[in-house]
Amino acid sequence: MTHTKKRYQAIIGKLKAGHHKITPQRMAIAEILADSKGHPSVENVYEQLQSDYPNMSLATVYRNVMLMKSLGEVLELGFPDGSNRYDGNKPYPHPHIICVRCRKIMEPDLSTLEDMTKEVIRKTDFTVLTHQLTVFGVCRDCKKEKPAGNHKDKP
Amino acid sequence: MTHTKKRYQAIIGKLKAGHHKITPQRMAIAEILADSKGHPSVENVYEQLQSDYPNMSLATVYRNVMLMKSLGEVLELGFPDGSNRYDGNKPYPHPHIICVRCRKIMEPDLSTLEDMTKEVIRKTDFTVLTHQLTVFGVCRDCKKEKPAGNHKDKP
DNA sequence: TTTGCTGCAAATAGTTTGCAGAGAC
DNA sequence: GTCTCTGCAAACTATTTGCAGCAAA
Repeated sequence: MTHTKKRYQAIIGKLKAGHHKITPQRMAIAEILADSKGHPSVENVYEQLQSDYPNMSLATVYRNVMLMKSLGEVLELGFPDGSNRYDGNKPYPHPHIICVRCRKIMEPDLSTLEDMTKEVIRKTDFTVLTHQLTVFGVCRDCKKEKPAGNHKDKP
Repeated sequence: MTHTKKRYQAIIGKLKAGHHKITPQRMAIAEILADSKGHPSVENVYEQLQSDYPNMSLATVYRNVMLMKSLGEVLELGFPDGSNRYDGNKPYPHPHIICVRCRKIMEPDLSTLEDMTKEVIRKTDFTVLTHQLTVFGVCRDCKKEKPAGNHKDKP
C-alpha cells in the first residue's frame, strides 16, 4: 500500500473512531488531503473537487478540513504570507523551504532541528509542544535561470 | 540613546531617505512600532493611538505599517494562528517562542539556527533569503500553576 | 428512525482601495 | 504651489454560521 493510501485510511479511521459519518464528500476531501501534493489551500481542494462533485459547497470543504485538522490528521501550514495551506500527507510539524521565484516547496529532514529544540528548552525553560519553520530562498533551478543580484532598478 | 529611540530614528530616517513625508500620524505609528513591546497587531497599534489621535484612520495604520515593512524597518510576524503582528524593534528574522497558555512571547538567541541554515543549504541547494521560526509550548510560570497532563476530558 | 451532515445564503473579520480635501515640503 | 497623505466609506477576500432538508448509521 502506498503512503498516500495509508494516509487516506488513517484519516477515515480517525473519523470513524470519533463517530463521524463517512460521507462521499468526506471521502473525496480525505483523498485529496491524503495526497496533498502541492500543499493545497481550502479553495484549491474545492477546485479539485468541482469536476467530480459540482454541488460540493466551499463551506463543506472548510468544515471538513478543520475537522480533520482537529483530529490531528491534517497539518495547517500558516505561511507567513498569510495563505493557509494544508498537508494530510505528513500531518506532523516539519520544515518547509519555499522558493520565492517558482513557489516550489521542499521538505528536507533536518537533523539540526532536534539540537535547536534542545537549545530552546535550555534557554527558555518551555515545554515544547509544536513548532513551525519556514525558510524562504531561491532554489537551484531558479538560480540557474537568472543568477541572483542581476535585477536592478534604474540607478 | 535607548535602543527603542534608535529604532524610531532609523524608521524616520528611512522614510526621509525614500522621500516620504513625515506626518504626525507616521511619527506616532513609528514610535509605537519602534518599541513593539507585546508585538502589536495593526488593530492594536490603532487602539494605542486612539487617545492621542482620535481621528486616526485604521486604513492609515495599515498603509504605514505596510510602508515601513516594505522599507525593511518593520518585521511582519505571520503567526501560524493567522494573526499578523509586527515588530519594529527587532526588524530582522528571529525565533519566537510562544506560551499557548498565557500567550507570552520569548525571543532567545539560538546559536543552532546557523547550523540549521547550513543544513538547509546543504540539503536543498537553496540560496536562503529569510526564515520564520515559531515554537509553541508552555512557559515555566504556566507549568507551575497547573502541571501539564492534569487536564482531561471524562473518559 | 435518529442524528449529524450538506448546500445555500447571509454574516463576519481582516485588509485594501477610490476619492476629495488637507497638509508637508 | 505641488504632490503626497489622510479620513471616510465602500469594496474585497477569506472564513464562519444559521437553517431546512437530506442521508449515513
